Amino acid sequence: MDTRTPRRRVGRAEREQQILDAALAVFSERGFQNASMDVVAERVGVTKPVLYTHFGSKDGLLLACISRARAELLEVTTTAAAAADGPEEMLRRGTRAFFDYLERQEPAWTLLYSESTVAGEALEGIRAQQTDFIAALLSTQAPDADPQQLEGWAQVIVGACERLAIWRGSNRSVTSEQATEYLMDLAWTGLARMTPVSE
Amino acid sequence: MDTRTPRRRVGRAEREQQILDAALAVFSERGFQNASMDVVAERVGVTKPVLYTHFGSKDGLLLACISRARAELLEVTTTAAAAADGPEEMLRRGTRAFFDYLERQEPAWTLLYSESTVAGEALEGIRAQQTDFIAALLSTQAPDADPQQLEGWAQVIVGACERLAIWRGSNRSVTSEQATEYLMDLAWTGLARMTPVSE
DNA sequence: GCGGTAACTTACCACGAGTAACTTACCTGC
DNA sequence: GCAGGTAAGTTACTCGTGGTAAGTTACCGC
Repeated sequence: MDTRTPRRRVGRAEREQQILDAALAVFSERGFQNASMDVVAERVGVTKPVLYTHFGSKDGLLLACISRARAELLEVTTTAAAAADGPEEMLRRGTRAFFDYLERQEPAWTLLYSESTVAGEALEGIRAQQTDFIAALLSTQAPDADPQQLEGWAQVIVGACERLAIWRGSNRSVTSEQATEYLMDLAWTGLARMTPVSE
Repeated sequence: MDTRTPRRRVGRAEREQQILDAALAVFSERGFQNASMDVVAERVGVTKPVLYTHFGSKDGLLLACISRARAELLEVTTTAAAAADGPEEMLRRGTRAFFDYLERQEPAWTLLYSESTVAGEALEGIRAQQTDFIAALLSTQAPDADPQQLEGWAQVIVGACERLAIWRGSNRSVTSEQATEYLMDLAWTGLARMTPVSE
């Protein structure tokens, strides 16, 4: 039984798991920047240098937390996609598995995706501007869509544009015209029209 | 001429612009977290407390930088869209204006979008996993698409999923099934099939 | 010239990341 | 069962940086 606090001297692997669990909790509660190493250490029941002997730095600790989640996410989505036949169902099931996984593992994905920084919050404001504008635009194209659907579509477009912009930042050979057409290919035309193997 | 350093006592509005320019440069060069207020102050040619009397905090200074860019971005995209008739052309021109603006104002968008944090870098690794996987999936659907096009499409889907996930985080009434379908609506079916006003 | 005020500086605090040097629990061989 | 080596852990610090209090000085109106 572990009713007694096991006091000192815990094995290396076990301590590492304890630390990762505590770090994930603390980081997702307070945000990475606002979380101090001392708080993580305190929650584990050790002192700060212990964290450093195991993970080297605050960044190293964060990376270790992320690595666990990363492997799981890839596994979950690929298996889901593999269980389907045909690209449409593969895309659908993989996407669905992605959302379901994030829902189950909320602390981890909060850590990853929702920036608790000021820049992140400011970005959310910009995105709200964009989604409002695009949802309004889309309502002229699909007048019978309900508001949530329109907003969902707008989120898709905004997310896609943002990602394409970052991609262009590290891949200068992509012109802004090409990026625009890639967006239009999917959002407007749809993959279903893309000379499929069979339809 | 400004060959002589204008030494002390600059007007309030003028100083604020100087500070914003310097801050934007320093933040985008070194990343927000790695940039110190002293460095920004030094580049302006004043001392740190001056920054605080003008902008209150490091976060406040960042917000002020972002606000300038935000207004411009909205203006540029809405005017571009307004110059077109019909939702398809509006979407295309607005998107194009978005990419072009980011290209012109590189330091600002680098600041905004490319996280220079460790979490950001780790995320890029995860995204690379996802885009590789999705590009492979898409190549079965569109065998005659070139590799860059496939990757562009994959970026669109990954960005869309990420954004939908964050949206769900602040909007719990959206089920994972609905999110999946919003993605499929655009990526697979395409807006063109959405009972348009005319085609 | 002569205040008065806004711009600016010096000199500091607080707090958190990271580290060096020391201490102690546990296991191992005899 | 006891010496002693080693891994686990602690204390007590440094250093960098965000933020501030209190003092100083240039400029403007009179």
